[in-house]
Amino acid sequence: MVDREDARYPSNFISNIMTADQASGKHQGRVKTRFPPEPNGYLHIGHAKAICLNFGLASEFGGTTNLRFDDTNPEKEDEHFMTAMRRDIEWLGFRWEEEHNASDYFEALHDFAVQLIKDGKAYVCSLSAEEIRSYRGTLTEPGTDSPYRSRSVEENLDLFARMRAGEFEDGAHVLRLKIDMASGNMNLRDPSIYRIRHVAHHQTGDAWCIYPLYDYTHCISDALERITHSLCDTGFEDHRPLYDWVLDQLDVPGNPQQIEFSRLNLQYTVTSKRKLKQLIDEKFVRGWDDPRMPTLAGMRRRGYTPYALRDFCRRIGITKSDNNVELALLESCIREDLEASAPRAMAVINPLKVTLVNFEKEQAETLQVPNHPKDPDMGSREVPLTRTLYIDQSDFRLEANKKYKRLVLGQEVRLRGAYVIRAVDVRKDEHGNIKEVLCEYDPDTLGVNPEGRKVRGVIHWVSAEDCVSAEFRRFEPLFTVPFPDAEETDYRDLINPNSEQRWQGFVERSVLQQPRAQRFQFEREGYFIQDDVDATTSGELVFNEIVGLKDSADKMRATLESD
RNA sequence: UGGGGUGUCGCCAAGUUGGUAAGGCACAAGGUUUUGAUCCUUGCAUGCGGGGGUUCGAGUCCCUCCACCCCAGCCA
Repeated sequence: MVDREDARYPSNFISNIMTADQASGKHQGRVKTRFPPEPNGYLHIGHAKAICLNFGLASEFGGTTNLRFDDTNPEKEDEHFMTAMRRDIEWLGFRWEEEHNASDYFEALHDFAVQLIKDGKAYVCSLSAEEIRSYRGTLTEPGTDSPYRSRSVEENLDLFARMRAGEFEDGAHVLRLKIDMASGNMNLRDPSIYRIRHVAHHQTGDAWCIYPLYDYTHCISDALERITHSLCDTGFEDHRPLYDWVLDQLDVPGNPQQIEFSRLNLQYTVTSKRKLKQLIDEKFVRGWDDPRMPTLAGMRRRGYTPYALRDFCRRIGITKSDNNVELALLESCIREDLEASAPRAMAVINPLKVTLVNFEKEQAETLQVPNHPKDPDMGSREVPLTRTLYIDQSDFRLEANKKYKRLVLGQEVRLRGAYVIRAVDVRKDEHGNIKEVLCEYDPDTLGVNPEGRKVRGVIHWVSAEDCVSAEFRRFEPLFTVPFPDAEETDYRDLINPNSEQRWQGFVERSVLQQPRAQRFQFEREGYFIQDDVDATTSGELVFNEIVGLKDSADKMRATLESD
């Protein structure tokens, strides 16, 4: 792959804030961000937007970024996801300054909670979950103070200590902040900040049986790490007053600012962890790294490049408005990268046998074919030409109008990198299906166009006598509608049954001389990469189509059918 | 009269103190081409959710209306 330097983010409202902050000397001119995933699933394209933003902007402003696993809910989390996330972030091309877990702060968080209790700003509430809900009121009606809201500091301290000591059952008590049960902002109606959970934590083992909640943990973690700009999605907009409230009560270093931007919505895909997991559990796909998944692991296996993904994240921009990005933009990014960096090769995905009747059996010729049409530095390769070949079935017709630029019975076409051939006859099977095309080649047309004749076009091919058989997997979106989440129908009923298509064909032998991870453009077909899982087990080559060539041929076919 | 947000071309999105609507994707039309790819050229918002107002001048200021999104986890 060509090594390219990333462009800067176009100006956006967050970079504008950072510019202004540095100008005014806020945070002493520092910029420090963090990427805080919860280790309960795999990172996906939506996370890529946040990763690129956090790491990209920090770097542009001379700052750094921390990786922080937001692991305050041991019931849903697992160390395995941390490993996968580190790998995905590194693959995307980013390096974090410090790695932390929110659980690293459990002791500090506990001490801050004790301080809040002493200050009369937190209390132990013994209402049940259902009771708390009903006391909370509704969106339009204020809540009611919990009967435990006026417990004494001493009693709260004692109860909280016993909560930590494991004296109570799960759910018996919670620690709550004392803010305002009548607030229009539900988040300020005495939010819970600690709950009792007698479960082991993947990092702290059984050291704790009380675990802090997100709103309380996140702002303090940010402050402890001296984060300056804490970026999150717009779903947390009305949590900001709580974020600020907590920090205002405590004597913590730094004063991080939470800034919200809208999450990515990509057409034809879902990104909720619940749904992605369901797709796997219910066998719609083969795993987190299935090439059709919008996970970074899936896109990596599919062959997407880190550069293309970063470019995509930059091109979609950063705002607070709802968006629905078209797949075409993502595809444009990957094509642009691969157009320049992928060596060309030929592969026949849906083979049709061709025999060059005037090509002697022992004549086998070795042609020298450039690896890139406009980059001589990519060199050339040897491609064998023999009496029998394969071309794609869609590249031959018994008859066709002049718009069809491929092989037609009785007419000429050029074999890419080789000679001009003329179809003189066909052989059919008992069902009348064409199983072989007999052609004559013109020995005077290697590297030169014939005199006085106009050849229809150029088609790709592969020697039938010297090639490698391979499976080709082509993909369509996982869903049949652009907004699977917005439909009335369950999204699982909107799954595209043709999301993966497998073809048995042939590829030129030269690909075997390239690294396993080499991305190719199979001319006139698309960009492909070897699947890094299946090929090794079956012994046969398996190629995943990364993205097809931009194809005005689709529309061409339509016009051809019409006349 | 719950709170918080957002509305600029089909999609994404620039638009600092009001000065006369960037760019990308998509699309269309030409040109080049031994990939119907790439590349090159050109086109694509008298208009900035609607309606008022202020102003010499408003996407940018004021008023008002409309639409859409988020919030009632002891999830994050």
